[in-house]
Amino acid sequence: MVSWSPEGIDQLSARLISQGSRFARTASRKSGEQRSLIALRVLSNLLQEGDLRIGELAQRETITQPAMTATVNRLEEDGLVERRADPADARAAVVHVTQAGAAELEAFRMRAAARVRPHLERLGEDDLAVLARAADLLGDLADRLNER
Amino acid sequence: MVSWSPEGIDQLSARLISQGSRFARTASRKSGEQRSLIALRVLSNLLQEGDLRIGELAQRETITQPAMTATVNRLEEDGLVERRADPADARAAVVHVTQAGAAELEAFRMRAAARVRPHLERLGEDDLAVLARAADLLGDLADRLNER
DNA sequence: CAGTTTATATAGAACGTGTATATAGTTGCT
DNA sequence: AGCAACTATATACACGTTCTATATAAACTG
Repeated sequence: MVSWSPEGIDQLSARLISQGSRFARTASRKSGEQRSLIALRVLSNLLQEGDLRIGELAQRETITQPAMTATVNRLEEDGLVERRADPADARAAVVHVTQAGAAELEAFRMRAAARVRPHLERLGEDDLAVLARAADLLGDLADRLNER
Repeated sequence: MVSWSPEGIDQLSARLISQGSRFARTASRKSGEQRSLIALRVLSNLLQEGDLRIGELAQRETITQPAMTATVNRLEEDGLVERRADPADARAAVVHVTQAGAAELEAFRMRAAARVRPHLERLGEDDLAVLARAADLLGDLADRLNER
């Protein structure tokens, strides 16, 4: 194993961004997905964490608050989420996933999995482990990049 | 090491898409990037492979030909690429990166690296190796998804 | 050489996203 | 209590992104 030079680390950054985005876009498109990846991530966040505010969602996904308002509007028009009054703060509304929203996310996951599965199945256990660990690491890295 | 159930593999697909897209978007935005990741990938493809046709670029990046025409138009307006006649086929034009285009890609890579480096530096060699291997695997997976 | 196919461009529509600003509600200080 | 500053969300506007459908021009085919 080569030890990591600063240049190696910097190349790795660019490759992760480039390949990560291409893979995500390709897998989503080829699964016939209509909705944006942000919209799907919003549903996923809400299911995992419970109701969240617009601002909180925007911050997590690194888009501006107006962009998140628009995303939530579209999801609400399609009945996938609801706005609910926040009892603690009348300025705020919390976003709540509906059953239809949960179903739509699940449907996406199944379509995506069906499309990607054949290719993952060809990989060895070691490569699958690499990808599983990488998914966690990428999530952590995104969190840290978001912090400041 | 757990052996991989079908469900585990399917979950992995969804996680890779979700985390991959979030990481790429976050890293790009937080680096103050203006240009789309697709535009950057176009520059990268051209530098790596030499001049390519619009249609070829569209196929590689899994967007439609009109969308790629628009992307190339914007890059051309900014002087980052040029259209050149394809001597072998007068219908087609090949896209060629200019020096300014190469410089812009390099600048993006430096900005992104500077932003991500501190977080990568905290990782151990094993995790860096995981990420490096994962970048390759994601690239291969995207290629394979693209094939059919 | 006429008909079909291919490569790119254009038109039109909807979504995604940013900046700037408006509106309404909350908090802190006196 | 009252006012100033702050905060959460919404709205307005502009531009980029991406799709489908179609037009245009060139190449291939029999």
